[in-house]
Amino acid sequence: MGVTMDGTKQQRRGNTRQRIQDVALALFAEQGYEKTSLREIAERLGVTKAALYYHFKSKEEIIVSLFEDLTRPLGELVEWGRQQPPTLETKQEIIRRYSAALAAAAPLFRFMQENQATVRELRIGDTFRQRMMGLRNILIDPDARLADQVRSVSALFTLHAGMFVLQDIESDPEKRREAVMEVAIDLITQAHQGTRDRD
Amino acid sequence: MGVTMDGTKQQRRGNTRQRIQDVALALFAEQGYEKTSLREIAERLGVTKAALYYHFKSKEEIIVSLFEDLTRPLGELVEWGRQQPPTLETKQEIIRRYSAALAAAAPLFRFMQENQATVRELRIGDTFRQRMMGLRNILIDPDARLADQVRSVSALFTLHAGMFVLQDIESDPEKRREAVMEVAIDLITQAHQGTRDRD
Amino acid sequence: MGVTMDGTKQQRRGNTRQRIQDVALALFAEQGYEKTSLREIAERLGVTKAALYYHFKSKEEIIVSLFEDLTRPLGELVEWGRQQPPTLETKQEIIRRYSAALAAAAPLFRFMQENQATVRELRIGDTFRQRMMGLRNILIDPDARLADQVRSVSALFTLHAGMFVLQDIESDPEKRREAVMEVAIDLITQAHQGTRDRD
Amino acid sequence: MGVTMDGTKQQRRGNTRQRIQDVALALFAEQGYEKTSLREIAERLGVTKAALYYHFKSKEEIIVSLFEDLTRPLGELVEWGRQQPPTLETKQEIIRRYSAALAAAAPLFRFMQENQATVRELRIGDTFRQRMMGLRNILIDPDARLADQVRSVSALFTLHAGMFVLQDIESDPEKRREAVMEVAIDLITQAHQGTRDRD
DNA sequence: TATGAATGAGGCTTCATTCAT
DNA sequence: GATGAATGAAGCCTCATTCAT
Repeated sequence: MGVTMDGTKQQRRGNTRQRIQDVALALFAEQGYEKTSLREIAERLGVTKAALYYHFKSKEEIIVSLFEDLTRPLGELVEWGRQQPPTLETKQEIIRRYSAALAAAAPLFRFMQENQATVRELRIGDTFRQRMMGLRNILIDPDARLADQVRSVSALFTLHAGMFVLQDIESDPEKRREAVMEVAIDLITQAHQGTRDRD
Repeated sequence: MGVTMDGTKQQRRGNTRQRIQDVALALFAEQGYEKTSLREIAERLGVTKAALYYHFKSKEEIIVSLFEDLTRPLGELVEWGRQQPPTLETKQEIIRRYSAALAAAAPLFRFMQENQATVRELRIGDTFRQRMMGLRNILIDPDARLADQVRSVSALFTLHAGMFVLQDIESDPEKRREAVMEVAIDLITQAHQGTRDRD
Repeated sequence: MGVTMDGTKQQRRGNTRQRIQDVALALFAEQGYEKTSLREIAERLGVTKAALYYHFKSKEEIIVSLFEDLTRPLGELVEWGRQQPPTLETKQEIIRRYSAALAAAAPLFRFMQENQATVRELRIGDTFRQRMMGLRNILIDPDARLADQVRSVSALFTLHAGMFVLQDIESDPEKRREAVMEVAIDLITQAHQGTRDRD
Repeated sequence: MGVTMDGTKQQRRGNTRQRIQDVALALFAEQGYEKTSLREIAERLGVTKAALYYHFKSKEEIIVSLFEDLTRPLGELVEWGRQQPPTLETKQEIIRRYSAALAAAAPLFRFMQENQATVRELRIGDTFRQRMMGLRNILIDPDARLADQVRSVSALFTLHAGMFVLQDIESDPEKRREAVMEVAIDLITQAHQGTRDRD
């Protein structure tokens, strides 16, 4: 990511657009969208602000492009989930895949988590929310007890917590991931079982 | 100017400071801290920007004051928790009280949840994080299995989710609160039991 | 206009708004609207750009305010004209008063004449055009021969020409004004007579 | 890119230069010179900005070239006029020919009329002004009464008015042209007669 | 208790132009 | 005959802040 391949003075081939995205995401995630200025991004890249505008029409377009690129797996996951039978196995698999997607696009998710106020006003907000709700609808049985519905959502939230606030509880990321998965799977299972029990 | 003609609209009895805080919190929660300008706050109040500076030394001080006022219950909760024995009952009571604190200062918590990037850079960030960690340390048994530690944190997160993302799952706030509590209490209980089981 | 009353260091009382308008009009007339930057205006006044924004919401508002202030006499003229009987005397009086209005707001009219492309896109454009058409409708008899209608419009245009392109034909402004008036009055009279003749 | 697939849309036979001029003139006339950007011109043509620079050294050169191409007839008219005797017939013929020139290069004249502020700063300004003054000098008898000199100039202005502001008075362009010509010829004749009368 | 007037820094964006390919 | 990539200058505007009154 953003790593120079030959180590020399940053080859400016066709990769500037990519480099802008990388740097922007890093800064957005670190400081927030509004506090990150285009000047900062440009300076970090050793380019002029105007160069950014050759590649993106506006500041918002930078973040939208990031979002579109990095969020696709989530869309595909929803798509996939919709076509599966609503079994416990499916739900567990969704949790697993979602966790993987989260890990793969960690900086973006961190950004979205920490800048919800911003995201809400950007036109991305809606798309993202829709996808999350798609996911939720697959996990949740609308006839289930309310508490079990909460459990399903909680499973997702637990994964998020695992990415962003549990770093000081256990430093080994692998162990952390395992523990988090255990809880999430447990929650989704209880939610599913609860539903069954009533039958 | 400033003269009360009818006594209706102007209750300014020296409560301007309070009114500033109210309006500011509403706007911060709605649009985020950076996107809310002092001009906006002043306009909403029918005052001049300069007036804000009579009551607060800076923009940051406004939010810090809000934070200090609204977050005190959380501090007291931690204080209280520290003096209790680490029983299951204590933990459950903490969950209950935290939920109440959350409800009482909903806009502020919403703000903090949605503007983490900002909060992190403000000097409040630390205080808040410390309190949250205080809470966590009371709930968590450091010798517990990692998954059980995750469960404890998850309980807190579930309460948050209950405030902010479960509104479309069930519109009756009272039912929602009950269901959320059930899950959170359940999680904390499992976490505690898991710990005991190993003994 | 913009003249300091006491000669000392520009007294900054409540006249800054006025001074901005003066300087802006001068520059707009001299260089055109687009080529005049706010920086230039501010520098000429010994103020910051930001100060301009304390008095006007945008660059466009500066010109709109100028337009509104300076164009009022024209509106009143149209109003007056509408209430007079459509006699030759009325029309001649309109020509005379229009000429006076032109002289009184010469820089603005010069600006509008030389920046029509700009004016068209500003929201002022319409108002101005409407007033000019109001004037024309008073001068023109819709049943008159086309050539006589043209004469009426030509009378107005002659007045404009008198202000802006005849300066090198005769340097004494008073004589110039007289000659221009003679031709304009002559044109409007012919137009009126032509109409009568057909009766 | 640039490959003609069907031969329809692309007649690029080295006529790009011409196409640039056409588009530029259209845009300059519509929006003004300063408000028209090279990006806009390029986009409208389906070319890159850089392509414009292959054909013209600068933005100014585009307009200068337009001016030079389209204004030549005016130069020739002045040339021709200078060699004629200063009779009434000559003057009338000049009015006629000028009207024709105006019609032939309407967009350019419209542009010049509506962007005088810009034109003045471009180096074209002088040339154009000189030509107009040449024309005027042919029409005007320096010994004539001032009012008659004004009449001569007014005749030219009437032609301009005919092109640009009389469109709503009479929609049939042919009738309009006739009426305008009548008035202009009339004015120039009066101017000439006035001069003679004094003899 | 507040306002009116202003500032300095910095934000996003657009422009004409250049140059290697 | 034209493009892709970039630059430097400048534009308009907004913000938090100050201070005399």
